Amino acid sequence: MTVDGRLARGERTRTAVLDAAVSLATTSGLDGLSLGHLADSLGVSKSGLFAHWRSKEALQLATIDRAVSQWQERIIAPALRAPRGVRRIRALHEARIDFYAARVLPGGCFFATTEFEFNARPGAIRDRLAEVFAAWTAFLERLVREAVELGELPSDVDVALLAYEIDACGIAAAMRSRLLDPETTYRHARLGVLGRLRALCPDLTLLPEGPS
Amino acid sequence: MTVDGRLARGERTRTAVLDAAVSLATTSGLDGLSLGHLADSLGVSKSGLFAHWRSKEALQLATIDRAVSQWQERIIAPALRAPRGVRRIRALHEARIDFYAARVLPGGCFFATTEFEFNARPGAIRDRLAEVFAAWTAFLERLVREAVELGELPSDVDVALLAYEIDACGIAAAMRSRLLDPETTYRHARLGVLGRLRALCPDLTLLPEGPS
DNA sequence: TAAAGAAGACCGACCGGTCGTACTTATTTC
DNA sequence: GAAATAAGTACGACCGGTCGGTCTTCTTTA
Repeated sequence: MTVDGRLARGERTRTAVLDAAVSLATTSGLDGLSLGHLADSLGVSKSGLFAHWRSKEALQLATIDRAVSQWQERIIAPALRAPRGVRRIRALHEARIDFYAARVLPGGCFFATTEFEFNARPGAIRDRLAEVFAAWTAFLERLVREAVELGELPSDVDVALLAYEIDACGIAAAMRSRLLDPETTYRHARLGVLGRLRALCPDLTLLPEGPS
Repeated sequence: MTVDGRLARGERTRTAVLDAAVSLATTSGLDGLSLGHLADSLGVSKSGLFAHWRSKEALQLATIDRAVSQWQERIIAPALRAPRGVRRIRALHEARIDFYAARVLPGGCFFATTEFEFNARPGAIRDRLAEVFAAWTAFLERLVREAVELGELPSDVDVALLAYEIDACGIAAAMRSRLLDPETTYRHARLGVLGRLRALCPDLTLLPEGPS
């Protein structure tokens, strides 16, 4: 964005390219992503992509950043509208499962797909993914810690462990929903976190059962 | 195997190829796996591979089956030596985390990597992976059901949900351990399942804390 | 008319796959 | 028992196609 709010030259184009790249990468992988196919899907020429990014790797890194923006808009922002504490934790998880269930991306989850693709391949992409994952984990743990500080969760709860368990339910949902029955998977993912929170939270009125 | 126990002609070779393919696929992906690199890593010629498998896809399917065999030998068989019930469930999960922690495969988990790679790509490979995943889920649920029937878990426990939560802890470990701190990840994965079982099992002597 | 950007031909590298050929091994035949 | 046969295995050379990336050309627009 420029200071007056208009899009910088070509920024609209870049965003459109990156949105398509995020979507395609969930099925073909970020590395299997073909620049020719990407250009064709947008009706532009392949060489034109190199006017915006100097190499495929530069485009891949920009694609990760774009996926982060989408994640913040679609999952984090809605959750932050819920009140702090266990309700916000649940809202975050529900928004995540809703995102998977809405089939926004054909491959389900950009980060899960990409992180498994690159977790054993040293390089700039892996490093960037590790940063993103670390930030996501820290955010989850912050939400859990806030719930503890509000007294909605016991003070002796293992913050990092609970955050791990919540994230695990989401990761598993991303994987299973494309190979096994999706509805059952989403139900398990939602009930897993809800049950975990209800087992720990003294005030069950904060966590009604059924659809959130 | 032939009737007298000797390996059939070339079966040793095939197994060696598939073992290398399983390992390489955890870093490059099952699709990104290059037959040229695979052949080079074994000191054989690429064209020789086509004497054993008619196409790359046939080799990929055989690679999946080989990974299943490894999984049965390394994770399922040891767990079946533990007594039925919650101890067997825990033993299975511990064997899985041990397998990841031992860095047997450079990419951590063949199935997690491959399932995320193919979960949005219709075809024979995706179908085979779905079968394997369904069988694994059924096995996990069977172990949970056995624990219920033995009275080690309450009769009103949601078998499928508990199996989901256990598997989720394992899946998340495979992903996080290559991007975040491995030791912390493995500890969370182990404690997550242990805590889940201890919260449900009336007889805590079956589930001692600390290293199993 | 000058500057800019997109288009598309083109490059070397690598991909999966084929082919003809030579070597190895087990079975058959004399 | 030796020779001949047949099948299985491995090899290097090579094919068409696709990849990421470059470069020249052409169109557009101010």
